[in-house]
Amino acid sequence: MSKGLPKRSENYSEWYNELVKRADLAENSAVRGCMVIKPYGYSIWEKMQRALDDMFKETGHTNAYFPLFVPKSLFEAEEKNAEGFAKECAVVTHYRLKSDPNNPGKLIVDPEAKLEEELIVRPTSEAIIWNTYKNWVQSHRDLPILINQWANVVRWEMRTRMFLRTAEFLWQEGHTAHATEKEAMDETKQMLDVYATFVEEWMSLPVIKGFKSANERFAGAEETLCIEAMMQDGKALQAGTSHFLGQNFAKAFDVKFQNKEGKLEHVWGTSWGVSTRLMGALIMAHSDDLGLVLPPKLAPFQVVIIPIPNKELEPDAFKIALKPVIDKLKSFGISVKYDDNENYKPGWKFAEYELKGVPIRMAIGMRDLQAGQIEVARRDTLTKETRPLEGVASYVRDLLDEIQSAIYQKAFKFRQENMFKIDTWAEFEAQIEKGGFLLCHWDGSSETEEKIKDLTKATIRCIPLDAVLEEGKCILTGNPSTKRVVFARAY
RNA sequence: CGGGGUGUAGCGUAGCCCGGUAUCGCGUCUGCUUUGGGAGCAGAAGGUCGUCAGUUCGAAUCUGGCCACCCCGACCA
Repeated sequence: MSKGLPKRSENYSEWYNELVKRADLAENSAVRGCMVIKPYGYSIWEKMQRALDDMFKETGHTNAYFPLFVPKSLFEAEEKNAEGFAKECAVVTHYRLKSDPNNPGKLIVDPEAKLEEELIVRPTSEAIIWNTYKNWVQSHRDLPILINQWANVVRWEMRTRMFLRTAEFLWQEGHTAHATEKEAMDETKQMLDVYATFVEEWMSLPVIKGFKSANERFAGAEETLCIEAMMQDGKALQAGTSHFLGQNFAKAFDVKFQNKEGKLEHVWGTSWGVSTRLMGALIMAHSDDLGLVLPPKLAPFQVVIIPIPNKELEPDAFKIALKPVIDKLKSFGISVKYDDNENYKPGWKFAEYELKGVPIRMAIGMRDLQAGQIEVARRDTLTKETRPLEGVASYVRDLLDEIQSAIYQKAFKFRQENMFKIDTWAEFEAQIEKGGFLLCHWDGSSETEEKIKDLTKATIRCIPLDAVLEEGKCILTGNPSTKRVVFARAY
């Protein structure tokens, strides 16, 4: 392992790419745009999954699984949805290979094994799911349907980046069906809140909740709600979306129910998802030039203990002295790695665990051992202090909580310092180059948004739910506006 | 998909212009000494030079196709 990462200040995207690889989160694979998520990275994803899944269950959802493939005729049923995703679909056309008669040992696609109907590898599952719901819903008593699925999807992106945009990615997609518009809208908002809570409390990352503008809305949705987070380079990252689908999919797939009055109605739908992109957010939001900084709640292990060997000591001296501490930590539910591998020197381990973002490192040498103490170092602040072994476990437990909130506070402060109320176009153009979220008035038209995007690469990240009503003039056109929206360059 | 760049041992690289037995560092293996911030010494292993084709007596080097990755655009519900 060579020393040192690229500096964030010098090349942010190179820093990100290197960090993903060096911290053992993921690597590129033999397949274009598809990554291998390595064990250390996957452990973080599993912790995210666990927390989210618990939250979905608490809000009444259950998991199910639908097919990877969507017959083309189903895929095209909801026109806007189909059109929105058409350009990035992988399509299965054949079901068999055979030996190449002209090239021994090689295979060719058997031209006689052409599918009657092409299968689309799901870029999202609304089509196959709503087609299924059609058979599940007859009466208002069959509603609501509250289902989530953990799955992989494929979107054939032109340009990919590990975690942020890969051709295949892992996600969850919730798909719900309701009897009333209000119930569906409440569900849409509820799941946005679940996402916001998760990202803020588990990932220690503050988000802005809001509506997407029409330009940025999910294809096939009536309304898209989202949470937007700020990365350390001042760019925005969409961390999750929750869509109010209206009756669009119910109409496209003919999903009707008989209401209490005996009348037939189309059901109301929602869908919502977060993906492995959250990993990208986690990495970019907190990490520094030494490596990852992980919030304790998502770290694969929260504490690493490094004994510093000394020939004058009994080989098991550290293990014996530390056993009560480790047992105590484990009894608090804290995950601990005791690293007494003698192939690496302490300095190497310090650097390695900093790279991997382990929240707390404890180191103990002969001097400490004799004094009955241990060094406790925080990854987030890089500060160290020496604590008595007695009571150190509960100190560490509290410190983990403190780190969890300190990381949040740091990210929150950064975001506050990089959000600007902008009222003139000149200021807008100047500030967008420096990054950050620009709170501006906007006249509400797609044309204006498009023009601003062409001029500055900035898009409307969201129209905040808590936007204050105030008189103002559109940043570009000067037309009247009633509230500020968030403009930023985005991942 | 357009413009630019890169591809040589597990990783990072020199060599390429000007064709002739492949360089260095990290890592790995063995041994000894070490261990409080990426250890030292000694020895060793490890290569279809991205891939396919062409030119040539001879190709990492020249030519062309393809593939992958990186940067800048376009694209990204």
